[in-house]
Amino acid sequence: MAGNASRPGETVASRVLALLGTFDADHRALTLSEMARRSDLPLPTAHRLVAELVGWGAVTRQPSGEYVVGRRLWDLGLLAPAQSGLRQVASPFLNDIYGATLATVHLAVRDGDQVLYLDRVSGHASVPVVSQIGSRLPLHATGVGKVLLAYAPPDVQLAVLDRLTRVTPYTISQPGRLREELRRVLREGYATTTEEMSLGACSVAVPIRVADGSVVAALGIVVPSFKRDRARLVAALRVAAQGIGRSLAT
Amino acid sequence: MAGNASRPGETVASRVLALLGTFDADHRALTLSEMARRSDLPLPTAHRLVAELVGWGAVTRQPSGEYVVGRRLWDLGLLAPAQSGLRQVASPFLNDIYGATLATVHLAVRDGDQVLYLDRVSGHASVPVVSQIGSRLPLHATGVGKVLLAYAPPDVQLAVLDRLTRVTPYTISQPGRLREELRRVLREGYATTTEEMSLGACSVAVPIRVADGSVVAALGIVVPSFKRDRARLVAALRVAAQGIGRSLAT
DNA sequence: GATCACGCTTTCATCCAGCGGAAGCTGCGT
DNA sequence: ACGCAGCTTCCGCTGGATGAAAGCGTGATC
Repeated sequence: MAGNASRPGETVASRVLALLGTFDADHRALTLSEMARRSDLPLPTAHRLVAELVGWGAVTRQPSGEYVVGRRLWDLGLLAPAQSGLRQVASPFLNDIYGATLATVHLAVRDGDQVLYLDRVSGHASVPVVSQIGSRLPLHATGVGKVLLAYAPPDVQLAVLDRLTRVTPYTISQPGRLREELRRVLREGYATTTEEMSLGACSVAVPIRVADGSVVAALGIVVPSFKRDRARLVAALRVAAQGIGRSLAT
Repeated sequence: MAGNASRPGETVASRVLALLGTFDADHRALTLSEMARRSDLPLPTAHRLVAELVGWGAVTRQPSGEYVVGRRLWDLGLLAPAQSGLRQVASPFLNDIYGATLATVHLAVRDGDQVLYLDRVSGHASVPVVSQIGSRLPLHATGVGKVLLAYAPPDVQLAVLDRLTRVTPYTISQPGRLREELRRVLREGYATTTEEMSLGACSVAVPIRVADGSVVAALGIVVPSFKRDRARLVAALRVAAQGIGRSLAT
């Protein structure tokens, strides 16, 4: 590397990206020193590169002196087609369901061995939930997660079944019971949870399929309890999921 | 710059950013050659840098061979506090309004001399609108835009009044009339449009204020016509805007 | 099936842009 | 006034970045 004392295997590009990678959900605002420490770069180097990022708009400096992710990266992120494309066609359907039920509605995909929430519609009348857009949760403890897990390749299923974390007393933590549950999901075409992720919250979820039948995402709803209208919720979700799948075919 | 024949004023970091900048709303998927051409970089250089971006997850290569913005940038973008923070606290309020009206609800901020839409809630029963999350529209032709313009600094107002583009036959294109309209917005505390952005769509919008009274965003709703309940819409928007403002104070 | 066209990938000699230790600066708490 | 922590600037050294050129793969055209 250029310079008088640098480490091998690091390119300028990788350093720029390392600096961007210092931001995460728990570190939305960082000082220069923190960014340098977290990216393991000398402070002057970090200073120079961050200045370029600021110039471009990738990061912004707040009045306090801390750096945060900038508007330009927000713009760029919206262009990610896997996320935004799906979100865009699904959004009206989610809102339709929300408008009819006033319950929290989720759109999620599988990201490795976790659920990644792409969209959430939730009002003040809805049950409070932990999920946020962009957040990840375990596959086995949520409605959308169970759906995505049921249709996931066997190696992913095995990896997940191997270590089932317990979130609430009702979380399924025995591999046998979860395996059985997944078979039920495949047979019935929908998944349910009962306070397995957070107490007081139950959920129903269905798969979203594209033309060739493959499952690309899941659509779920969170309610205080199933009352007696679980069938109605499943039906509403199925109609929406079909609509989304058809819109994606284009 | 290192190398045997390069241009001044270009750093490696700026080239990486230039490559990311080749993506925009009209170019979500690009081939390597297109990225090189649009960023004005030699093809081998683009190739090397894009490979690093792919390795990090900033861009993804599709089966077709085209490059698209990757999931990691989508994640990063969600961390932008100015956008996501506001969105997060406002989202339940938007959904409340949507649930009550089933009309399109908008959350927007001013970005230079344009409206930047941060969030939109819209179902199939809503009036079709052109705005999308992340899209920008002229300030003078939309409800939220008029609000943001009315509370914008004088130099921005002058710049906008200078060149008023006409979008529909009903778009206000005379500086005098717009100036009068803005005075009315400040006096009444809300803005309206009547088919000024798209035919068949009317809108109402109110400012969102934080504790010190400054306007940080606008909240708007799009309806087929005002019918006779404009006052009710304004009242609902005001309640939500106050709620959002109070939540932001923390 | 040979040729052409186009776009992607790899190579490699050159050399200057990036490097980071050191020093200076700024603001703040004591 | 002093110390401290974090930010910013300086500057001589050097090895990583550069891009022309050549190689490759694929699909269209003759």
